[in-house]
Amino acid sequence: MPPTAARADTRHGPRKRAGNGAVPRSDADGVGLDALVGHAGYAVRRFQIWIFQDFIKTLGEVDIRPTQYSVLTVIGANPGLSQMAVAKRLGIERARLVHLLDSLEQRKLVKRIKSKEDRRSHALHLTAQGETALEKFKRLAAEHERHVEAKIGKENRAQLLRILSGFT
Amino acid sequence: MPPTAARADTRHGPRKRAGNGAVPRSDADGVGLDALVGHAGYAVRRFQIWIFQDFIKTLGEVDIRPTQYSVLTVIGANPGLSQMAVAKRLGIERARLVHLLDSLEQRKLVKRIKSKEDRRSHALHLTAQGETALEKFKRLAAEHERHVEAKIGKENRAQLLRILSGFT
DNA sequence: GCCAATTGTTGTCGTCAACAACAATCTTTC
DNA sequence: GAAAGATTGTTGTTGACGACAACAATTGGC
Repeated sequence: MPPTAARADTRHGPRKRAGNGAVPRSDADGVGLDALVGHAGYAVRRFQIWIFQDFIKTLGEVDIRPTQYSVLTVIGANPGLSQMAVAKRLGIERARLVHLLDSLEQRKLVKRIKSKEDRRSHALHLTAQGETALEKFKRLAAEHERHVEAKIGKENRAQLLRILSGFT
Repeated sequence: MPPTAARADTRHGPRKRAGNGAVPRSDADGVGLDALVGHAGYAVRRFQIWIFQDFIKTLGEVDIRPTQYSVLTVIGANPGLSQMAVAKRLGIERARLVHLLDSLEQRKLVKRIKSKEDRRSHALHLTAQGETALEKFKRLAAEHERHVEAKIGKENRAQLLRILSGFT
């Protein structure tokens, strides 16, 4: 968020401090965030909203959302996985994956093949159409990643990936 | 990601590569993430899920969720703000803030006071009960923040806040 | 004074996490 | 080998959340 000229805000009452003598942090609108500054979760939430919106917009022409993209890449890199394995790997519930796969299967990008070894489970594969489509998705995702670099800087993006590598 | 011994996974079909000749990255389950590794959005999403779950658990005894906490701290640091100002500052919709405030007002933590200057808007204040409650919430939130430090390291957390400071 | 904009509110829609229940199917155990 | 328990995919519900659209009351520009 670039700094902007201060405008009149809609505050009604007088500015008052909570109790300690610290100077309140304020943004361009004059609204202080107080304890929120210094909370990793708040910064991460705001960043995640921005990054997802850019991803959705950048891959808007092919109508692929972040979760769909993650499912496709995992299946593409590991053909034959069961739904349970994909769900566990991506940290999504198997109940949620059912709907995701329903959608992707309708679009002829993925197919569920009944497993011979375990007749409860399905082996997941990309269709031929899904393979070529995924190549395009990856190009668009790379473009999105360049937007991230442009936003926070190449060095910072690399550091971010390093810091959070334990969560992937 | 440290290399780990591969275990038997639930894959049904044979491992196959997409198209390029790269070696697939794999986790402890032997399930490769392929293109997902190197995507900032994926790492951030996983981290955000972890951090929110820890926040919710750490503040579970007082039943305060991250968004509620952010609303309370902003009002506490800027008494008299209108709903519009709070919503804009936190990046939430004013329609969503209505329900959040309904809940917080029922719990006697916040009060809406009809403004004299602009009779469309409400001046938001913490109740006396809300002030003391927020102090406790802040202590618990600080405890949560120590969990984050323990998870990713003190240095990394500081770098993260620096990198993402533009989004708060 | 009139028209446009703003504020709070209500409502709908879609995404997503968290559960719970269920049938079909494996696996363990006796 | 049969009974008991666990797993897989599926369906459904609940609640938090973002995005939109409409509305009445009120304000401000002109």
